[in-house]
Amino acid sequence: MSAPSIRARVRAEMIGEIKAVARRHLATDGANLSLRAVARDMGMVSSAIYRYFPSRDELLTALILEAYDALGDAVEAADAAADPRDLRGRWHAACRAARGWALAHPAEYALLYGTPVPGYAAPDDTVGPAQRPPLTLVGILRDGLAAGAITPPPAEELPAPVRADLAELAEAFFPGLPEALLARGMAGWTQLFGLISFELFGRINRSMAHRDAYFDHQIRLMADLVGLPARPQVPSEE
Amino acid sequence: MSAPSIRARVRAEMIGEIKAVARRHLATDGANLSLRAVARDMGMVSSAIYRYFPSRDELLTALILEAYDALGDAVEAADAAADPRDLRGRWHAACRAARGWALAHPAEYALLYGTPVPGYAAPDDTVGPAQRPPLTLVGILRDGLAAGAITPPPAEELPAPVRADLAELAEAFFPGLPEALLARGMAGWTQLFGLISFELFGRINRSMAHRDAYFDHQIRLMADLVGLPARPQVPSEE
DNA sequence: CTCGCGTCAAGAGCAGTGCTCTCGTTTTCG
DNA sequence: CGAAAACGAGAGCACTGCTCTTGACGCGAG
Repeated sequence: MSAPSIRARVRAEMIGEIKAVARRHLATDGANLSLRAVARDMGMVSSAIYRYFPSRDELLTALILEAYDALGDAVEAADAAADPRDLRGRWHAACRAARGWALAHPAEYALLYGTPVPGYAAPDDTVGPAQRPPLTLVGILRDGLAAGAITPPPAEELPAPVRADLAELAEAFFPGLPEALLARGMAGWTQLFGLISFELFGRINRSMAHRDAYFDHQIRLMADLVGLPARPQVPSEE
Repeated sequence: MSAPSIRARVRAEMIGEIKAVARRHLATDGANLSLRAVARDMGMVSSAIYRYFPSRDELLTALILEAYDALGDAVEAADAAADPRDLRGRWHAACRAARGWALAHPAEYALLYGTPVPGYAAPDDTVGPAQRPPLTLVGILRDGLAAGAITPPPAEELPAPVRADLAELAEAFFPGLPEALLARGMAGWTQLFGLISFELFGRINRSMAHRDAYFDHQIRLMADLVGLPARPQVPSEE
């Protein structure tokens, strides 16, 4: 006997279908998701949606959560698929995975990293999934440090208050990680986000024809900055 | 005799006041600007606004243009106020000016660099003002190169197609600038945008208490990456 | 000075939005 | 089996951008 009743199962299916239709609308119509349009597409009346989601914002939150997880999955999977000792390979794979997901799901990426919706406040359960991509990047640095392939930058380059903030952050996620290395990891994450956003929001399209290669080059620059060693084999690939 | 008639003058004043009220609404209510609310604030009826702006998007475009120019002014003025030979000083001043303007006008910054409005396509007359901040940053690099303070990175580090794109770009704005140096300037600009966006869109607030110092440090890292020489005097300031 | 053109603000109206409430119907569970 | 919960539909509210019409006003030409 299935513990969830028939009603609970059809309810779960409804929630899933609403999210699917909403995601489709998001992809075509942009960020201004219309509850009524979603309801229409499902042959329902708008008020019926409220049986499943208490408000439009809650629907958006559900989509945001799923998007964070999808992006996190993509980045972590790309990192895990690479040779663990090939730090640059992992770095590039993770960054490319993030860009690839963003290009494949531009509307959802905009939902995550675009302008915050005016009245909308991200609930606390989004912060965990949101941290997965940067944690993946910094994790590569931690592994490199543990393997002796990365020499940590001197902590003296950090102003004291920044160092304190970073120490607290490192304590929570990567105990023992040098603060200056964490700062560089965050620089890499910031750059990755900026690159993807520029490309997706159309600030680079006019001037750059070969965007894949441009992205790779910029990621390479950041890999240099964070101190990743050169790859043992030939660096050229696709 | 004033060439513009009384009617033309009051019309110009009306346009200015509408923009001012709209900017105020933008600052308080976020990106979803309501034409009717603006009209209400001016004691007018919504349809009257259409005498001055053919649509809401046109009003937004006007605000965007002004915002681009304000940001460009701030960045260029900060660069111009610094000692021309103090490359790092200019770099930091320009970056700080961009961040300062963004923090002072978050809604307008979001309008410029946030999610593009779904139906909205940026008209061509926005691309010029939009390029002023990055051109300022790259201009600092060009001056450093001319003064012999910056050694250009080897062009071989660039993939051929990227180099071609960058060469075309450099030809248009900084003839003779090495492509690899331009790429680093764009990296700096991307990082600056990413830093400001992260801070403004609330992705850094939870973990970073001293945001001014954090920003300065990250900007310093990028100044290292682009190859700016160390400052002659003591680097601490403020 | 006057007439007519062009500009202006106002109002009604249309189609759309998020959301609430009520009303029968259906399913679930004690 | 009957009470309770969940469900879909519909009406309605306040709001949005935008269009069209109407009447009043300024302004320059005759």
